[in-house]
Amino acid sequence: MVVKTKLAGIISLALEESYSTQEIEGLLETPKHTGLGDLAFPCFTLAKAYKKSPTLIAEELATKIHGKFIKEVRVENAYINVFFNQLQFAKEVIHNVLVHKNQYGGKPKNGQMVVLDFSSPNIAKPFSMGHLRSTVIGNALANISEKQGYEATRINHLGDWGTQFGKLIVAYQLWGNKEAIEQNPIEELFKIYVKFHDEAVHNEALNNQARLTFKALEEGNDEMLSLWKWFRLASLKEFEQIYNMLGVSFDSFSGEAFYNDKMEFVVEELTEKELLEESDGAMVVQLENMPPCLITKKDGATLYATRDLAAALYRHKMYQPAKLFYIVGNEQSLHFKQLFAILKKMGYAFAENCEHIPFGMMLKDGKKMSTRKGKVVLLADVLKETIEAAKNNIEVKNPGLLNKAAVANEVGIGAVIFNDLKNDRMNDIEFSIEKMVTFEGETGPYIQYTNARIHTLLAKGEFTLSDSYLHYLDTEAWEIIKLLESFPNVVENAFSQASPAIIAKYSLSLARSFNKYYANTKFLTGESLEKDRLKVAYAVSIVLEESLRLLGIKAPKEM
RNA sequence: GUCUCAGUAGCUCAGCCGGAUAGAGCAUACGCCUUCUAAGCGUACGGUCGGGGGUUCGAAUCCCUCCUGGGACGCCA
Repeated sequence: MVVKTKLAGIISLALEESYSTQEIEGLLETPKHTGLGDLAFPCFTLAKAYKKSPTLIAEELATKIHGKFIKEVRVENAYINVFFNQLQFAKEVIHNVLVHKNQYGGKPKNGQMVVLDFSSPNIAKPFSMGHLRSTVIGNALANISEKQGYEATRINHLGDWGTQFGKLIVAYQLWGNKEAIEQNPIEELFKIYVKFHDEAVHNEALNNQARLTFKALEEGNDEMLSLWKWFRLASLKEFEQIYNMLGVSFDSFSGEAFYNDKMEFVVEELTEKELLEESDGAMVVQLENMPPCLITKKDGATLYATRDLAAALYRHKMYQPAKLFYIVGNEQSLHFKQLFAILKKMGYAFAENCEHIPFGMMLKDGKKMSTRKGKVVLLADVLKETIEAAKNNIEVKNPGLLNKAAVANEVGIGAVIFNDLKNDRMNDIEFSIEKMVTFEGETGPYIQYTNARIHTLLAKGEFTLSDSYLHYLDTEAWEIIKLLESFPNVVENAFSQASPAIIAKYSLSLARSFNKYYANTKFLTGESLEKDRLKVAYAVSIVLEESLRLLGIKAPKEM
């Protein structure tokens, strides 16, 4: 906040610059209660240097604090509490928001690139609730990066290669039904895949056959390859439906198969740089303060880490990103620590730009949701349910609404996304459909509803933006102004901490703060004040919509 | 065993780069729609900030230690 710097400057000057503006700014804090002012300066730190009681310092210093934007300075114990001139301050903030509209809170393009690796589901496996987290966190971080001036490249690192395809092809040859798969690719493929596992338990020959089949696939056997291509395409088509619903898109779907022919160079390079060591027949890289990382198996086949090394090198060459984010569950923290450490050992400075963005698990009954039969909760099913719940709500609360189906989609899906993003990403989330169909309290629909009501107000008040300056401000709206002012800072924090939750929490405070104001204030009075009140409301809606957009959530104008 | 994440109100969580009476939502109870969408607003109830040490004028926040739970730890990804 600019005002904070200004105040710090004034205090620094009053102290004859024995403390720099920057130092003072670091000490300034926002009081916990509004009654204590808008900014506070605690004098404890000065007490030592000046060998005086902090209270005395506060009293002396307070007399020297003046400024156009300062309405009042009060001393409370060792605190100097500063109250702003609210209208003056609000005028600047509202003007800023109304002029920049959805650009407010953003930064100009910086010419740098952020590459984000997220979502990454496995081909021929259901898109479960477990995949939701990476998808929505990654998408939000991409949006936030763009808001911060970066160009974002969204990569879906598909799980489209590996021994499971040997199993899948064998299963298809044994029990596959072409028509059924074309109708319902993932469900059918997954069904025969599960069947394969069940059978393989007491039939070791199946596993051998799968191994041979995968080998044939790797060697480019036409029949195998065309089956693989078919499975991949059919799955991808189904994933696309989900991504469309979530409003997520990607710049690349280059997954594991894509790096298949790029791994031998990694192994060569590691060998050249003398980083590989033999251990029990496998090749590993020894690392400091962590377990060694396996690069090739006994039989010479490559592994997860090898593939990710190849991917990192490729992405670096291809995109030259300023940052490379991996939005992957926290159970893979060690893997990424090892990955980055190896890159560093290989002499790549860009290892510093790589960052694992971990997140907690989606739990069911306190346990990890397994992909095994029966226990999977399909994202599509959950979305269907929340959309249905939204539809029911509309029928009860706003039966005259025009485009019910579209709005129900936006609300139902928004509820699911918000439910995921509102908590710190490191927390585990207990899956609860009941919670997701609840649209009251700290939920996505709450924010959407607040925004929709503002649009009704603006429409009924026939609001048009003639000039962007405020001439009047209700004292009840003061909290709103301060929140609006902090938005650019909030976005910045969300980016630097890679935390969409910061935006989500912020949007809740802003909506709550507006609802409080709305409940106690009559807007459409026909008085001259009406226009100023609507300006504030409009500004709130701009920032709410932009917050939702960053999170990947739609903002219907009516609901 | 080693590493890592977490432990704050009955439940779900903010706050954690140290500061003034620890904040929300849900649940419970009671209020508020002849007037802008009640998917809202208000009031009440609710806390040894996992335990114990330490650093500091000041600790939910930093350090140490212990307890509890999750996860990872060589041939899956």
